[in-house]
Amino acid sequence: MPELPEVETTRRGIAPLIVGQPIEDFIIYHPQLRWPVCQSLPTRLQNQTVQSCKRRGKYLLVGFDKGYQMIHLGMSGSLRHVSAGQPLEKHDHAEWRLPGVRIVYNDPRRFGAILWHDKADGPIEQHPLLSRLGVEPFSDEFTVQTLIKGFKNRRQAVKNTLLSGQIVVGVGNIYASEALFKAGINPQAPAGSLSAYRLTRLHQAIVDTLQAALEAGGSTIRDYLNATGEAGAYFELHAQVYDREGQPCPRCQRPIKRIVQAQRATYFCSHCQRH
DNA sequence: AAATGATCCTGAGAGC
DNA sequence: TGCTCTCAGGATCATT
Repeated sequence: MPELPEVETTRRGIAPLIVGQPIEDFIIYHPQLRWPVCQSLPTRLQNQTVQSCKRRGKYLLVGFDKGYQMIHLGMSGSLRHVSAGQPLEKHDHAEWRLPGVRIVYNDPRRFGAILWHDKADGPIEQHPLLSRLGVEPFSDEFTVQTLIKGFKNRRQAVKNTLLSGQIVVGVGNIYASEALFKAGINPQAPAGSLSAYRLTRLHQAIVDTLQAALEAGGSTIRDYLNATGEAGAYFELHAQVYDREGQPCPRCQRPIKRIVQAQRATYFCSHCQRH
């Protein structure tokens, strides 16, 4: 499941291959993703030079003169760099061809998306899918104050607030459990109930957790491939609580609990993580 | 307004 | 072995 570190790893993998190069062909094999891939995109992109390859939250933003391709990997999406003549695989839905380079979008569960944002419709930051996102966790904008202000008066469970991406982006289901464990905070605690001290710990835990995953090359559960088609490092092997129901807490040895919050599995230690 | 629930989809794993 | 069933998960949209 691509979370922010996986998306960033993908971005770093493909950016050097595509920036400054013209799109010779953009081919849609199967437009049925979360939203249908716009059928006029191949024509629109042909001979357009890739100006940039950025990321906002979990969206990859491939910049052109006239707009951006917005790519989301959903739950099971990946981009891989394939060589000429290499056959397609199951669930390959689209392909970019640049001089000497083929990038293929694969997504078994098709929760991902490939969209077009035209510059004529305004700055990319104001796109409806991006405009309400929280701050980037690796930017200077993300401080303890971000959490203090963002969580204020929220009665929602802190795990759900983190997952919403409205305060800080990039904390998906796996890393939410991990960061809260690291910070010693019960995932069910109302976001607005946490002291400044505890939010200081949470801020540090989020940065540390995402940074560690990024350095590991992006975590994965089972079906993530990085930009070169290599399997990512298996971060969950290093997970302290995620997917470890019943196993001993690394800190106190009591069994880790699994609960469901907003229809998502949460793993935590009820002894080490307090309200 | 804020919070929760349904929903898209496929593959893996469990259970029979 | 093979069938059926459940579950996982990001993020939007609908509903309470």
